[in-house]
Order: sequence, then C-alpha cells, then structure tokens
Amino acid sequence: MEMTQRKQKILAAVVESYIRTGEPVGSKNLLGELDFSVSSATIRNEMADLAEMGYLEQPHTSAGRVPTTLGYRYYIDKLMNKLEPTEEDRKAIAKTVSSGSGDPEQLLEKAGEVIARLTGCAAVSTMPLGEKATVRRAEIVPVGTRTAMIVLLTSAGTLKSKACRSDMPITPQTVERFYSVCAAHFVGKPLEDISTVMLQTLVASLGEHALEMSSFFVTLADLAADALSSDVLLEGQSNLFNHRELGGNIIELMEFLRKGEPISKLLSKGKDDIDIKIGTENEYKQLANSSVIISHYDVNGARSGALGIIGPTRLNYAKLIPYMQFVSGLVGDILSESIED
Amino acid sequence: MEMTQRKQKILAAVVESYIRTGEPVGSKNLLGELDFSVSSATIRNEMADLAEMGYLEQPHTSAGRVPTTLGYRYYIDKLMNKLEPTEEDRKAIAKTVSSGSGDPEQLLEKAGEVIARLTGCAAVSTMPLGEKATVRRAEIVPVGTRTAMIVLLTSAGTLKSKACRSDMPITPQTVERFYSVCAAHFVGKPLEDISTVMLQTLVASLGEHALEMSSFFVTLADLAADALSSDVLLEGQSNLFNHRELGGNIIELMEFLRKGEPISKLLSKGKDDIDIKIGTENEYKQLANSSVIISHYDVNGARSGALGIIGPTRLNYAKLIPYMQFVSGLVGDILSESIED
DNA sequence: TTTTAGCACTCTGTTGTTTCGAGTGCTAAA
DNA sequence: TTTAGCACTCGAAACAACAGAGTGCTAAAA
Repeated sequence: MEMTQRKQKILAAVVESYIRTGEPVGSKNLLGELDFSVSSATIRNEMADLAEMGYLEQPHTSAGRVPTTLGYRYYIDKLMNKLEPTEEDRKAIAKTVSSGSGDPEQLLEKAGEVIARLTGCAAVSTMPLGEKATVRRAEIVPVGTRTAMIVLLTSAGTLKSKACRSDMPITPQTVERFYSVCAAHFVGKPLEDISTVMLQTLVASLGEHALEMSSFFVTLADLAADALSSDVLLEGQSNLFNHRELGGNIIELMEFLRKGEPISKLLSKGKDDIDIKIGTENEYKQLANSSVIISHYDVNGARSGALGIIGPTRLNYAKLIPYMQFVSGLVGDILSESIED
Repeated sequence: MEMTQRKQKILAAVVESYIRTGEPVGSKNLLGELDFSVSSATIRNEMADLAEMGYLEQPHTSAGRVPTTLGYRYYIDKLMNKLEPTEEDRKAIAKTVSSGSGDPEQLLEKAGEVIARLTGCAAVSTMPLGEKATVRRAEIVPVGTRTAMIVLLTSAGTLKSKACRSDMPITPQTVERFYSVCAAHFVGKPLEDISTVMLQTLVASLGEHALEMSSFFVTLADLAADALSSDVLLEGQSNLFNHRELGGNIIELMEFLRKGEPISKLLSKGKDDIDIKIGTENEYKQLANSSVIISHYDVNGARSGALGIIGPTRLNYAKLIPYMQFVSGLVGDILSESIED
C-alpha cells in the first residue's frame, strides 16, 4: 500500500491532535482538523490503512487511534513543520542562560532549568567534557597534619579536588616534592595518562619518598578519572509526574535518571547535531515509554557536550526540536567565548 | 482519665503492631501480642479510652486503631525498648562508612547510603560546617585569557571553586596581586568577613586595579557564602516510593527534599544529640505525614553536622534511633580523626 | 466494680450488572 | 471512490449486593 498525500495529511493531523490532547483520536474529531472535506467514513478507511501500514494503533478495539513509534518517526522526518522559537522566547532564554557568572556548571544548570520549565519535561545535560583535556596543574594543600586536599585543574577549566589521608605527617617538603613531580610528569599531558598503572611505575621510581606519596597519587588518579567522566546535570525531574501516560514506570524512570552513567552514555552517543529517540527506539528499556531529544553543543568547533529532554512520547516535537537547537547553540556560543584555548 | 499500666502495654502493642504491618490494628489481633489474657471486649474498652485520651485514632468508624502523633510520642518517650544494633551490623556499617578515601563528602555519602539501605528511608546529611572556619587560601587560576577559576580553601577543609569572567585580560600580575591582597586581608580571617559590603570598600581602596579585580572578589564572596551554607547530601530518595502510606504527598515530599535549604535548616536546628519529629510535629507542612530522625555528630567536641532519615510516621523507632546514634557517632569519630585543628 | 459474651450496626472493599457513549468495520447505495 | 447507515465492541461509570472486619453497647457473670 502506498502512502498518498491524503494519508500523510491524516497521519499528521492524528499525531498533532494526539500530542495536543493526549486522547486517542477518532475519525469524527479529525474532520475539523483537515483542510479538505470528506466524511468520517472515508477517514476511517484511511486510518484503517495507516494502522495496517504500522503508523497508527488502537489501544483497544473501540477507541480512537494513537501514533506508533513508526508514526511519530514518519511525522518527524517527513511531515512536521518546525516551529521556530519566537524572538521573545529567544530573548527570555538568552537572558536566563547568560545570567550566571560564567561558570560552565552554572550555565548548564540554568540552561537545564529553562528547558525544563519551558517544556514540562525533565532536562539533562552534560558538562563540556575534556576528552583531550590536559593537566594544567596538580598540587596538594595540607589540611591537617596527616590530611591534605589534592587539587587538579585541567585545561578544560574543570577543577576537581578531594581530601586524602596520608600515613605519614605532611611536611612542606612533601608539598613541594609532589608539586615538582606533577610539574615534571603530568602538566601538559592528557588526563588519560594518569592511570593507576602508570602511577605505580612512577611511585616505584621515587625511591624513599614512595611511601609518603603513594596515597596522594592514587587520589590524583581518582580525580583524573572523575574529570574525564563528564558530569550529568538533571533538572525538572518532578515535571515527569505531570505526565499521566508514563504511569507506573515513572519510578523506574526516575531511578534511571538518578544514576548518571547511562544518561551520560545516552547523551554522548549521537553523531548528528540533534538526536531524537522515540519510545522503543531507545535502547534502554526504562525509556520505552519516553522520548528523548538530544541536542549537542560545540565549543570552539568541537563537539563537547549535550542537552537533552526526556518526556512522554507525545512531545511537541515541532516546537521542542528547534528550541533545543536554539538553547544548545546558545550554550555552545557562550562556552566558546569563555573557554578560549 | 489516668494512664494505667495495662493501657501502656496496650498502647505499646498497638504502636508496634502498626509499625510492623502498616494496618490499623483491631482488638482481636492484639490478643496474641499481650503478655496477659483478657477478652477482646476488654481491649476494646481500653482502646476506646486511649482514643479518647488522644493516643489512638480510627481511620473510619469500623476500622482498627492507628497511633496518633501523641501516641507515637508517648511510646518513644516512655514505653519503647531501644534495640541496639548487633555487633554484626556495627561492623558492617563501620566497614562501609570507612571504606572511602578520607574525603568528608565521600564519607557522608557512604554513611547516607548505608543508612538509606538499612532503613528503607531517604537519608539526608549535612557536611561538617565551618561556622568558625577561616580562610586558608584564596587565589585565581587563569583558564582562558579572560577567564579564571577562583579557588577558596577553608580551614574546615572544604575547597570551593568557580569560574569567573573578567572584562580585562588576566596577566600573571593580576594573579599575583589577587593572591597578595587575599593573603593580606583574608587569610586567617573568618569566612563571614568576606561580605559583599566589605569587598566594596576593599575594591575602592585598590585604586587603579579595582576594575580588573572587582569581578573576582564578587565571585570570591559567592564562594565564601557557599562554603558557609553547609551542603546537603541526599540518598535513597526513591526508597520513599515503597511506602504506600505517604500517598500522593510523595511528589511534594521529593520536591521538598530536592531543594536543600529547608533540609539544611531542619538538620541544623535541634539541640539534643538526637532529635525526633513525628508527623505534624514538623514545622514544614510537606513533612506532615512523615517522621524524621536527626542525629548530630561532633567533630573534635563541637557540634558540626547531622545525619537524618525521613520516612513515614510508622518508622521502627526502637531500632532506628540507636542506629542513627551509632552511625553519627562513627562519622563524628572518623571526621575528628581526619580533621585535626 | 470489672470482665466477658453476644449482638446489632457501620463502614470499606470487592464483585457483578447495567448502562452509556464513543468509535469502529462492514455493507450497500450514490 | 465516497458516503450514509447500522450493528457491534469495548471501556468507563454508576449502582447494587455482599462479605468481612471491627466497633460500641447491653446485660450477664465473676
């Protein structure tokens, strides 16, 4: 069966109506939405065809039709008219997003906030990651006689720190020695180089000071790993409660969102600027009833991180896709400006 | 009406049975739980008295009885037999809690985790706060030509940092100047001294360099404020979903937990070592259906922070109160050891 | 005076029945 | 190919019937 123009129009109308109301849409209700006049019987026939073709389905025999994953996909790829954000919205967003102090984390937090508010979905974002980030500085700062903070600053502008306990008292010489070892071996080198294995050989070469230093280096490796694994920010989680159709899965969904790794993977995956996964298109089963729209941002020309929203499958794609593109573009621009290389 | 010993036994049995099962408890069910034999009619009479006295209530006319806030309170204060954690449990907890690297945040995270797991509640904790903390070090680290990280290290061992954008290029001289100004004016002084007002006068006194420095100082004030407002950690939030009786309030409750300030207030409030608020005893209406058990910990003899659990009112107080005391004691000990002054 | 047995009563939750309405698929005529 | 008409299906809501748990009260027993 081939896809006629009339079928397309009907499919689009069904999708849009369902997105708007959340109710299965019946043949009669559709009459008003179409720009041509036919009877409801004709529409019924067409809808039956579309159902057979896999674009629509019925929750039960005597209900209206609901788009399938395939239906949404066709709509998004071929039928949808994008709805660019208004000048007004753009300004409001830009104002909120840039209201921070220039701190990347704060920036992404604001961006997530504004997205969550505007879309009524949960917003996720990843910090600009420094895959090729190098060590800019590493040092220890004594806190107690046997405790110190290890501080690691990367070229990507992230600073990580962690307390660390030593078996031996920390002297100014320890501090000095650590600093110079780091300066000699790490500064300017990529973060990946600070692996536990590599550190073991290094510690071995330190001879008599190996003992007092080893715990510091272990912590340093922790920090490096931490700096490499891009942080995930989550906003508007509770918006999900407003979407009835997510049903009992909400709890699992929220649990899923809480642990960052899968989200981080999700966001880092797509190759295109914008990436849309509808319901079962998602590889995580917790997202089988949800859609995600992921928009990547570039910092100084390099793909660096992404912003995403997660909500029910009946998202207002026509509006949200351009919105996400706009916000991620904005974030990329601001970050590019602030993180020069 | 006075409280006879028999009434006390019945009240205790009702509370314990309700805590165990979550079902309103009827007169017949209670027969087996008591160490004396009377008929169900007698118990009914006594329960009616207890209800009249305000310790019990009925969800509806023909249901069993449920403890009121007052009932729980009486039980906890006068009737309860504390159930100290077993040696086994103590060891398991101690092992988990001390498995971190000596970082206070990680320590509290682990503690919260273990509490959440053990109790099936949401766990909250505040970082050791440094009310009397002083500035140990403050500096800027250039990231781009016009961007820098401001880093603030306090005597309490917390390190805060934030990116900041400057209107003018940042030169090594800027870094040096900032460092020396901080060394002269802030190091050793309490964090509260870095107020915006104080900074304004300072900036004014800097003359020609005022402009290039001002944004850094503003950020520094942010950091100081941030370091003073103790961070709140939250674990096991989703455990709350397992408690049916929280009902529709769960959403509000989770929203409430998400924003840290009220929690921070809640935890910093109590004067006693342990602090129990049952249902409506809580001043926040979002907690009206919940109980909180807060246990404070001391670092080097000074009240520094607290751990708490939040769950339904039918908590197993007899078990959880000693548990919380144990964990907070443990946390205090470990922190005292690692943060020497 | 206190305890107990007995009984009528109340309230909830469940189950089954009915009804209503929305929407469909099919058939036959336009 | 389209449309009108109609029988049919299914879910949601409304309603009645009922079982079960538990109570309060009364009157007898201890």
